Amino acid sequence: MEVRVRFAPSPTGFLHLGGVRTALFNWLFARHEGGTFLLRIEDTDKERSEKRFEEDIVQNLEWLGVMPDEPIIRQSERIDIYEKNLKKLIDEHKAYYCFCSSEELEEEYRAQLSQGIIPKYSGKCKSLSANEVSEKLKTSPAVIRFKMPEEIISFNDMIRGKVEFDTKLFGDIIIAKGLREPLYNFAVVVDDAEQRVTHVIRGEEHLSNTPKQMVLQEAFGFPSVTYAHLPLILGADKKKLSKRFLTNSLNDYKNQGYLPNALLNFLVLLGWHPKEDREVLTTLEMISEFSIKRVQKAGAVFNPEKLDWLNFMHIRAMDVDELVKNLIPFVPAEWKQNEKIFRRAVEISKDRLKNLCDFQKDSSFIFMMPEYDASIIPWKNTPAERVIEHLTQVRSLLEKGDEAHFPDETMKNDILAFAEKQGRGDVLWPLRVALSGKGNSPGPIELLYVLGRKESLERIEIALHKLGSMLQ
RNA sequence: GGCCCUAUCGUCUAGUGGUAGGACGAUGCCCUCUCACGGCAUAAACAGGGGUCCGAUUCCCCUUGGGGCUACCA
Repeated sequence: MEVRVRFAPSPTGFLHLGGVRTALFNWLFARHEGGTFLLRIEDTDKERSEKRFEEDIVQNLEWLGVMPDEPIIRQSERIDIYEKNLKKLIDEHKAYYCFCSSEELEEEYRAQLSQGIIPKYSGKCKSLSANEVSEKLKTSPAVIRFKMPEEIISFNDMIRGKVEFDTKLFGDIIIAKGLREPLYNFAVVVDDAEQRVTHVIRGEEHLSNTPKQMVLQEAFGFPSVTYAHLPLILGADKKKLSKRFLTNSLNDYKNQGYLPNALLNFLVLLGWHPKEDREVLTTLEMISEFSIKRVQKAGAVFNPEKLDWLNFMHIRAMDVDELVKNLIPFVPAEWKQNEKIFRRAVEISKDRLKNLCDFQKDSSFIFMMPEYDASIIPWKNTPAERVIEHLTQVRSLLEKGDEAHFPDETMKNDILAFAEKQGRGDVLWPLRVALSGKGNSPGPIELLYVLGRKESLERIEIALHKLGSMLQ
């Protein structure tokens, strides 16, 4: 049988890391099994659902490369289908109208609690006659309740093994606020059946919804589905990363310069691990090695340092042109104007970037010479006169040779030979500071390569001036 | 409170009926003009108590810890 899975977010917030992880596991499972991955927007909650959140979810999934194989389905566009199915349940006496007000229910709940009884709906409206119902329907608001059968529901979770629930603890749950206002547990069951979903892979927070959905499936005579409940992603406080807070939206990570593949790689490792000890994985490798049997049972704490490291590894694995492209949104427009310098700057910093934002911070000195103090030019306690001598000597070496291949091999060798003779630090440090204006930076030869002859000589000139005025 | 899930270094995890391996992070050393990178090394865990067994981190039970759910949200 063809495997069909779905990611079914409700558009009540921006796409969140937990959601991405659920989508990813579904997608990997489908890809690995040669199945179909569906996207369903669960927007039955009209108050909380917003179009912009739906757009955010779809765009971000696209950015991640986790794309549905069939057109997106929206629950808000399927109200007729739910109505038909609700009517069917009512006609078959498997569901009934309930006219109890929230106040009544709350009172009932409190009374049960104080008597030490497990609180659940009393079933008061269940026995209303057809006439009573149609009379009341004219005047009072009503919800639709499902007649919960009392049984032990047990299912075999692909991750957790056998799980059991006693449905008599649930009471008759509300499955719709009206014929055209379905609620989650009901709508999910109808849609999963209609979309011929075979496996439901979702977060552990849904574990206790599963038996409710299973009894609904039985009531309809729908085929059963196989469940897998993923361990939750936890914050440093070990609490579920909640989408109620605006932090941890995927956009934040995107804007901070995390790569889609690094994010996916990080997320897949939260609760799953390939058979071998490899951790840096391409999406293709994730697909081929993915196995739901290897998914962890316990929640996983989100570890930002590991994300940084994975992002660093994925940046390194990228080729330079690709990285240049990715970096463009993260730098000032004028940086791109000199393509050669920009590309070379990317080249030398590729192995130092934790995220794409770092590039602007680390490389700004290349595009604009920073102001700096002359006192940082000399290496240790070298007298200024000597530093001037060294820099002057280096400058003359740089003036020789072919412009196109600057700095050419001979030049590099000459500088290194000179440095060897005079003391590496005594030559290389001042040269590097002259070129970068900073105490910490990439090496001087790399900087010559990025800056080119003209700019390098100008910067050395500035350094010589600074040193000169130090002497007076 | 009730129901359910869960438990290996700080974190992510591997693993087995014969006491634990990797990764991130941390620390130290090496490389080195600086910062990164890289290399090497060190510290760091089977929650506790009962069983079963010749022997349990591994199997069972209990406790404890952690988490989720307990909506006319999803």
